[in-house]
Amino acid sequence: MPHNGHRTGRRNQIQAAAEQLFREKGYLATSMRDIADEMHMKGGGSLYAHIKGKEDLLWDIAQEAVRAFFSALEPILAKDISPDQKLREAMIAHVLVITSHLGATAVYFDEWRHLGDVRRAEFMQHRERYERLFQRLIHESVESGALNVRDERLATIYVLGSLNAIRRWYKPGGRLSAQKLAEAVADLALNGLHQP
Amino acid sequence: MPHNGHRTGRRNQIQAAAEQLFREKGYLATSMRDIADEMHMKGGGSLYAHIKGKEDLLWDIAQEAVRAFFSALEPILAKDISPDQKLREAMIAHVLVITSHLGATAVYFDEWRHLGDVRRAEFMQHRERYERLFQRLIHESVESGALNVRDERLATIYVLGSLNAIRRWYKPGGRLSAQKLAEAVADLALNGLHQP
DNA sequence: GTCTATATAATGATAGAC
DNA sequence: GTCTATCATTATATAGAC
Repeated sequence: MPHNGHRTGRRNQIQAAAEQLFREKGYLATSMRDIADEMHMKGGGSLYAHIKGKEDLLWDIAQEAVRAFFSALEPILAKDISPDQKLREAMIAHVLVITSHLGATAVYFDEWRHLGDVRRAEFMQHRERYERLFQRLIHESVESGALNVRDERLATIYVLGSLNAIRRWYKPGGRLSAQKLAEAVADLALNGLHQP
Repeated sequence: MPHNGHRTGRRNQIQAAAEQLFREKGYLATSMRDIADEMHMKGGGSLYAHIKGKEDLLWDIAQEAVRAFFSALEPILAKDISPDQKLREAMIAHVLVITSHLGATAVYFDEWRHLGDVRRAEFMQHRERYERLFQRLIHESVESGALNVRDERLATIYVLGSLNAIRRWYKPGGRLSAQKLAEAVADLALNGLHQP
């Protein structure tokens, strides 16, 4: 019983192939035949035994990225540590989600605009909710006296933008481990918030 | 005499329309008919009296962005001020190029990958050359003792990535002027480089 | 320079044999 | 589930009238 909500092994392979192609070439530049090629299928038609359409792939990948970001953030928010410690851990976790989900986060950052209107609106709500959680961490860090920023909204946008940039140049297997890189980038962004 | 290197007024209007559409919808999602609509023409065919093809528009816009970035940076490099002063001015100028060329810089950051192989390679060389100029400014700032970073390469990538993020959320006519915003973002990024 | 009509290619998706 | 063949649509680009 295909495309009824169940997720077969084959279906996940297709989604993984789509992720990589969407990241490399972009959603619109990736044809169903491209995805079929990656699956060693001989024509795009075979894919429709597993999915309802191309946009469903985009949607599922976007949702996977949303899940990954929230799954990384929520346990940190629940910890019993100071707000600024939470903020630093959240920033590191955010970068690690990107480095470990390069395909899905490419959709999360760039390709989501090709979703249909309804899904795009729902997706944007998730992104905004995630952003507010970060802004709250910054707000609480300021209240606790650990952080001193003039404009909390600007600080939030700046921090997330700075962290997100890593997806443009990170390549697995580089001289720095993902963990070390995440810490380095998070500290660069965090230091920026400590005004001299 | 159309598309022979000369730039008529009409041709510039087309390029401006294409810039805006490429930014809003992306290069592939923008059809020649979309551009013609924006020009109040009744069919995509009329455009070909002014341009050779769609990719030429992308190329010219990419070159315009390259020119804008170098034109902003070079006079700062030629100034008789300290390296760290140059760096700060260069960062502010970089942000101002983005905020004042949102369409062209959208191509510079996102849509350039749809260029053909030859042009894409040439474009990447320009980008790398620009990045090296920034890295040199950071290197000289470290040498002069004004800056203290552990990893100059990482610092360069981080700073440019942080500045570039502004293009995702900047909207003209907001509560902060572009100049004030550029200074605020540049200082956030610059503070990050001053390790505690 | 713009219009209309059209050539050509590629795309997402479907149908039916196996 | 995968294959082949194919449909309908849309895209870039061209040709020729005005």
